[in-house]
Amino acid sequence: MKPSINRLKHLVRPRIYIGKAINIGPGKIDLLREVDAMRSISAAARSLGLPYKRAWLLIDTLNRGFGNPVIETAAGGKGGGGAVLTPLGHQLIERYDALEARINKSADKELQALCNLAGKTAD
Amino acid sequence: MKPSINRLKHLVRPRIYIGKAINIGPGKIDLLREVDAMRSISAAARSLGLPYKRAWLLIDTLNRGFGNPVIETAAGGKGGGGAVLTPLGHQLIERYDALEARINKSADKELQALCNLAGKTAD
DNA sequence: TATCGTTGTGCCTTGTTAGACATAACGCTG
DNA sequence: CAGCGTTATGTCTAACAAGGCACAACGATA
Repeated sequence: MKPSINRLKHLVRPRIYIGKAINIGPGKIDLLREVDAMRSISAAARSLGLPYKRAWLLIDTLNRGFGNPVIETAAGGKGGGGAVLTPLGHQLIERYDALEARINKSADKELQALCNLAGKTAD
Repeated sequence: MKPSINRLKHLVRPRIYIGKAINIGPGKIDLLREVDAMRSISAAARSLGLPYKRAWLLIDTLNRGFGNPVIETAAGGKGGGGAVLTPLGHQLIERYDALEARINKSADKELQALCNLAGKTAD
């Protein structure tokens, strides 16, 4: 089996609002990543434990938000069909990861201060 | 009149999860800020256009999450009563602002890239 | 051609959330 | 002491989101 997804945990998983049509958060990004690994929407949904319909809806939202498709799908054929990320989809993941990494790196100090205020450890 | 609230717009308004009892986002912070300016929960709620009950609930969630009160309230008395931020409340705002500023400053480049992907301007 | 596992939709039910409304307690003020 | 504007709380309902189920279309494969 493929190692699928294995990433380090971040404290901050940003949600970005662009205009009023697009909002990108950890859920959609994780889903894209899983689709990329599985080459299938339904397989990705199963893997993430969410219903196919919801997965499809999330992706459809992205497609319509950007005006261009984030994944390309095929119904029927080998294995019943499948889904592949478009270049836009790959770039989206890439950019989000870069943003997330930079945020977590630079925000670490203030984050710790916030946790101290709460008297708890973040998990 | 007091200048109330007048802050520069940030693209990223982070929501931080600390443990499982605390989650802090732009809504609660803005509310705290308004309570601080108005010295009243109900006035702050009116100003932000949300029902009193919701405002109170948000604050109560913070109070219980932190184990210590974020604001101090008084029912009855001059003007019917009022609410004042505790030192913890002030620190919370301060820390959140610092985090937000740092995030937005350091993430600007990736953010622009994301907006370019969308072919839109963030607003 | 029958089968299979996908994608893509629709419908209905349920669960959660948000809001409206009502009301009590409180303590200055006139 | 009556009035006022708060804080604080309960209840009820409407709106919305989530999930479940069903099913058609598709195209390689056997």
